[in-house]
Amino acid sequence: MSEPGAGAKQGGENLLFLTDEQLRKGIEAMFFAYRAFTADPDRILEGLAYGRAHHRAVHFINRQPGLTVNTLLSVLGVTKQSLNRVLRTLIEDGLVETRVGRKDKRERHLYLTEKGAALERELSEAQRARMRSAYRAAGPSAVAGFREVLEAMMDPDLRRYYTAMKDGSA
Amino acid sequence: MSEPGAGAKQGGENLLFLTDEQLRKGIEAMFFAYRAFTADPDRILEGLAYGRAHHRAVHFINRQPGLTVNTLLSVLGVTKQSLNRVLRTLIEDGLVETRVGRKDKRERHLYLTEKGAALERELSEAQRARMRSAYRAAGPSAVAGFREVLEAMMDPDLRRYYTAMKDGSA
DNA sequence: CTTGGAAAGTCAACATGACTGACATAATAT
DNA sequence: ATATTATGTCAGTCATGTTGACTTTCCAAG
Repeated sequence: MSEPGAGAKQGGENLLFLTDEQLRKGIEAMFFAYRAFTADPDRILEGLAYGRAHHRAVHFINRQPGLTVNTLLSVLGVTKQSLNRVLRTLIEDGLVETRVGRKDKRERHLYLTEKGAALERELSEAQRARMRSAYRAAGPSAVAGFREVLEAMMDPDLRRYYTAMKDGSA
Repeated sequence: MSEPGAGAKQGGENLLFLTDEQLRKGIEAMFFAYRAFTADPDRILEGLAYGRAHHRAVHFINRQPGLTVNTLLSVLGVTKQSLNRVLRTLIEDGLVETRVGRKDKRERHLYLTEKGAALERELSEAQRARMRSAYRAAGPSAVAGFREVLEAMMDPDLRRYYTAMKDGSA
């Protein structure tokens, strides 16, 4: 706060973006943006018999068809009991199907059915619409910065997973 | 990574950053980063008799000392019954104090006590440490982009609140 | 000055999505 | 043969959100 002026505090680099005030604004930005980010699919989900947890499961099964329960577990960062409740209803309702592993028959590989894929599309389209409009408003170089900061913020394990799934496009 | 090349699809502007794939990566980045972002204070909170909801209340009371219950309610986006449970324990434990409004005596203005401020500092320092290291790793222009995209993603009401509290710095 | 509405607080009931702990089954690995 | 892994399940608990109903206090407009 309050105009530190052109005073280069450290070695000539301008480190104003690392002030506590800037960091606190970043924290608030994360909070408000994340709320908006989850609000759209939540609105669709209410009324349906599913919640945010189902959305997340469906999202990652769509992203990586055939992933095992264990993998999904660590990506979502919840206990198997918690995931199981969600997965069971998705399977019972015919949104997700499991196939026994060929190499290791203990493993269950998860796939979306057409019905599951349809729900995924509906939910993710709501979310993508907001993301799209934010991206458009901010422009490509802001988007690049956005992605860089978020990536640097992740825990190393999930960052590895995240970057491994990268990028798809071009 | 991924070299979108010189392929100008639309009217000369390169809009590759708006592909569904890019949007989906943004969605995942938000998910993973937010998880990491809340993990540090959550770790501190466990063991203490407080949770994430207490953290949020304390954060915003610290940011805007003297705000009313109604204001906090709309910033947090929860019902008064939900907030009240949290606020009550914070007041009982002497972390937050209320003062009756001078102009309007129906209003209660919220303030952190020294004890409350101490908890706020501890929690927010954990969060700021992660934010600081992400900011440092990504650099100032990435940080600017990060903030722009998040801001564009917020719901208009909260964006107004957020930008009104801005910026302190420079 | 009465009356309507706003700000705050509370009680009760309920839903969701986390958690732990314990246990079962099947299949792989040693 | 035995240990370990992957999955699934039952039961209980907790944190945090929700609705709905109701009270008290106080401001403001008729």
